Amino acid sequence: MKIGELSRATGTNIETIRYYERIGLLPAPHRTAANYRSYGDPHRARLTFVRHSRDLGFTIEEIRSLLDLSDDPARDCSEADRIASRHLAQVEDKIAQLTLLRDELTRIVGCCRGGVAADCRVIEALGDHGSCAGAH
Amino acid sequence: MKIGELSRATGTNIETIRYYERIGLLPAPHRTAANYRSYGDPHRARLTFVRHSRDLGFTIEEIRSLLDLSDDPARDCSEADRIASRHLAQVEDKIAQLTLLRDELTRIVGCCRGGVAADCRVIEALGDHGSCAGAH
DNA sequence: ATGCACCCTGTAGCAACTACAGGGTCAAGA
DNA sequence: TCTTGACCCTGTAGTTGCTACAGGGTGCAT
Ligand SMILES: [Zn+2]
Ligand SMILES: [Zn+2]
Ligand SMILES: [Zn+2]
Ligand SMILES: [Zn+2]
Repeated sequence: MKIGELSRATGTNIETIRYYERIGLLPAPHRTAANYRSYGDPHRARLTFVRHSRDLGFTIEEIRSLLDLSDDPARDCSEADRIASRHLAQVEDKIAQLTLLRDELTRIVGCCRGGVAADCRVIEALGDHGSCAGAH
Repeated sequence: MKIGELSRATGTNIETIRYYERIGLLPAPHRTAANYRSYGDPHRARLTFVRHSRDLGFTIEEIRSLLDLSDDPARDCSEADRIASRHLAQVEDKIAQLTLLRDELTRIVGCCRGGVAADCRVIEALGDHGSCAGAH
């Protein structure tokens, strides 16, 4: 399959596929006589894995480790579990942090009663963390 | 005040202050005879505004608009409200999206029973969105 | 005079792509 | 046969918001 087909099959931008090859996340495929990349099913499966992991928020380096692991089926899988658990913890941290942010923003946005910039409570609140309710 | 003092006063990296000047977010300050930057209180207030807004997640371009607005005290403040409301909506979207992610990751992480990579449910789940419970 | 803390400019690096510029290849239609 | 258009190639530069040098100058104390 040519790169355009792989792109459509996996919902991945062509430039992104070439980028993944360049950084060594995907193996270089065979080339046709015209120097076109030619992919098979294992390539498609690997790219699907990468895209799904990216959609779940894993970094490229985490995905690299996960792929190394799945390339070596006899290895103990605890590292995969560790990577995923750590990522889950990071997502939870991020949610907590954004929730604080949301509360503070809700408070700030609610302060505006209209009028000129000189009297705007929103602009005032942005210049003064002292008026914030919580840490963020 | 020299750049080091401004840095300490606002909790901003020196390189970041110079970066803000370079991109036109902070005005170029006066220079001493030795070509050192020399800041006054208005600079400090402006940088405080910028840092607080960044801490609240506003982009540089949003902050630029907000500063433009506060530089022109007679203008109607509805744009500030619009920018802040839109940002709040984005934060809420992000929270919703991360919550879906968290649920999916919790499910995936819980699948691992230990063993070898070939049998790992975590690795399997990462390669197959079909096994996901929701959209993400 | 020499050490040290501080300041300057300019450039390059990070993550994870994305967007060209400038070219080659190939099948179908006029 | 010629040409149009869709596809492919490489290589480089842009995005966001910083951060980290390299290589130099300044100012004060010992
Ligand atoms: Zn207002
Ligand atoms: Zn605050
Ligand atoms: Zn496992
Ligand atoms: Zn999924």
